[in-house]
Amino acid sequence: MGKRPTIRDVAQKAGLSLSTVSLVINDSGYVSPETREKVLQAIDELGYHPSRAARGLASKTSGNIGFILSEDHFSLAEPFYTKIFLGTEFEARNHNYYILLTTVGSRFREPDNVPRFLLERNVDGVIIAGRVNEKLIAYIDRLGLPILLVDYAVPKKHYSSIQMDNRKGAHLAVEHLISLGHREIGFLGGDISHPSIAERYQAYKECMTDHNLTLDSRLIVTEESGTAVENGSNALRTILNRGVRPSAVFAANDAMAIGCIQEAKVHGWKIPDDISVVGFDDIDTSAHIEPPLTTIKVFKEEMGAAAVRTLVQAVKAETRSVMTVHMPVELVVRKSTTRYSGNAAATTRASVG
Amino acid sequence: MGKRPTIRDVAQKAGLSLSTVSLVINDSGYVSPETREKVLQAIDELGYHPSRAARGLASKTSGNIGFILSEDHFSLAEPFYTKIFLGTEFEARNHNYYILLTTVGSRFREPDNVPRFLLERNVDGVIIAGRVNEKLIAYIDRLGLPILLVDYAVPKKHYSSIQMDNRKGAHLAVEHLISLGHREIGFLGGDISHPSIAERYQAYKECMTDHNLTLDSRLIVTEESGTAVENGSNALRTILNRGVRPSAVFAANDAMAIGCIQEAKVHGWKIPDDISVVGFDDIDTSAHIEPPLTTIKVFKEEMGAAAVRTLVQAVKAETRSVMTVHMPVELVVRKSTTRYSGNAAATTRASVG
DNA sequence: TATTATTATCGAAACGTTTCGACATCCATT
DNA sequence: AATGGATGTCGAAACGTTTCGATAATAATA
Repeated sequence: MGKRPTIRDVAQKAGLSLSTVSLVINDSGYVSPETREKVLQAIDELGYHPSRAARGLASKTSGNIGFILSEDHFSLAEPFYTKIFLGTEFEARNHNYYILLTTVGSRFREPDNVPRFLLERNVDGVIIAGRVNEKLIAYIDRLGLPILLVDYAVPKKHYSSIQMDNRKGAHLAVEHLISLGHREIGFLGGDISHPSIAERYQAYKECMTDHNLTLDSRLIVTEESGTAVENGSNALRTILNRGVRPSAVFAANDAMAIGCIQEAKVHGWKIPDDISVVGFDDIDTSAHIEPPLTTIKVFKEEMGAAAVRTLVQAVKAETRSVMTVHMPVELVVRKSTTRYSGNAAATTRASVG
Repeated sequence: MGKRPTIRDVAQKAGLSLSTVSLVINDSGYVSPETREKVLQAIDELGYHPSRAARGLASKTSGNIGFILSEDHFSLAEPFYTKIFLGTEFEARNHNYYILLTTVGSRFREPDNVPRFLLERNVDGVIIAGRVNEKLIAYIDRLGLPILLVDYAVPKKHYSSIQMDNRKGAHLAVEHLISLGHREIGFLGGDISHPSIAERYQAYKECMTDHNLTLDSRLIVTEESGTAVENGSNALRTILNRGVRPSAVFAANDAMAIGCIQEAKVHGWKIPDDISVVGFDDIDTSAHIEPPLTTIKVFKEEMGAAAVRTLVQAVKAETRSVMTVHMPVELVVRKSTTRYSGNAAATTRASVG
């Protein structure tokens, strides 16, 4: 445990000044090839590595990226944002950054609800996943830190963001059902105030009318308070209580789709024969439930990785430009959807009323 | 964006020296109640918060905990260690630490394979999950950093660790099968060189002989190279190729149990009627596969949380004592196991040969 | 009463970098 | 021959804390 070498030791060994060594380390400024070589050699021989703390103090830079998630999104069970987070962890490695995670409540008051890494100036930029209090975002903005939103957008303000293609995804989902012959297609929305859910809802409506299908409001549920499994169950029950019965439903996310399937099973229905269900997100369990869920695949880890790449770019750049990245989505057809068969639906429908 | 206040501003405002303010902030040393109050007030009025970097430089402390994971364990698909990691992230918040994640390969050579946070003195302690190269562990030890192992143990060396109760779990699993009347119980081991898997294997053998059941080596597979889904499929195939057929198997983890079930389905078997399967870990998907898997539940997030608690204790303590925490496990009975029925097994057995 | 502990505060020296301005050299331009 | 822009190196001043030893006052002990 002999003391570790400092930049001073390197300078001495190379017969140069501190500043020159620093220039080599950060390769900034002018350094002749021979000098650089001498420094590199000294560094190598001493096994020198700069101290993060000293560096941070002098350069006002931390080498960290903050990741902010709302508490409700970060139940450990929530697989969606967790995947995004893990995606950032991976990509951060490639850029020599570390990720500092924090969760925040829906309320925001200074300074109690300010993430510690902001107060301590311990991050060079911030990734925000999902919806968080706008005042917090504004606060970070005022700090002059680059901000990157993932799966969220602040109305009337422009921040860089990674978005998934919600419209495309919803179109793929609904058109898949239509191509299977379905016409009475329900929509299970959950918390429609979230921008992503709202986009999916819009696209669903567009897609229906584009195909000359009537929008039956009785088949649409947007008043659920959340987008969890139980909201999916509730939503299907709501529709049935209205005395109608879709032959297929598009759920705003997989969790709700799963809830919907559970509820359908309670009624003794066979899936997909009695009702086709398509979700959105493609979370892990979706592939393993019975029947495996047809859904829109979202590249969650990729979104996290893209977030880091984009943010790092912003951190390093002198100019603060706004960029939006749209991640593609894919339709994954599994076993929860099938061709519309008027008969089956009709018979079962009879047994419902 | 006026400059943020420093400790100097606080001292000035309170009419005290820097050092006194520092004493208050860290509440160390002697400070009179009135002085403390004055400082606190000044801090509040200025909205002061100490800078992590400056603090780190002066105190040789980072406020971070390193989390090291072997690369093979950290495919994003690997749900087990991922959960442990997320558990640490949560608990770290409660102790005002941040987690710095890194993955390492199986080889270790200085300095190329030394995690960056170690070189940069950017962590106050290290959590190591699963098996990593022993030389790396020794290296960290030499650095004088507290180490905490999760689900791993270095032979002949003592490090603090969080262990799950592998023996108990295996006993619960095997006794469950025995209580259902099974006698020809196979074991799918995978990579037996991992301490946890080895323990489960030992306990399986003990449990069998304790109940006067013969250990049939043809029903035991320990030569698979890994513990992934495909290893489970392979293992069952291996057993069948030996011309025998267990009525139940205990797989060393859920991934292999799932592979085993998949393979059984390929043979047209019904589960649990034609073969009972019990796993270990209780990963998320286990509850959702068909049939839902009977398994040993491991409290993964809790292990991560315990790891942080224990490590933080070690970081703060002056003495370096070794502690081992054993996390309990639970048997979760779902649908992949059922009572032994000699008939069913016999008939199907006939159709195999 | 003299001596020693305890309590309270302070000044100054680290901690290990980056960065800015100064200076010197060299080469190309006028 | 004088001027000026690149190029290369350096010294010194930050950056914002903690911590150590010194000093002083007060309380406890002999």
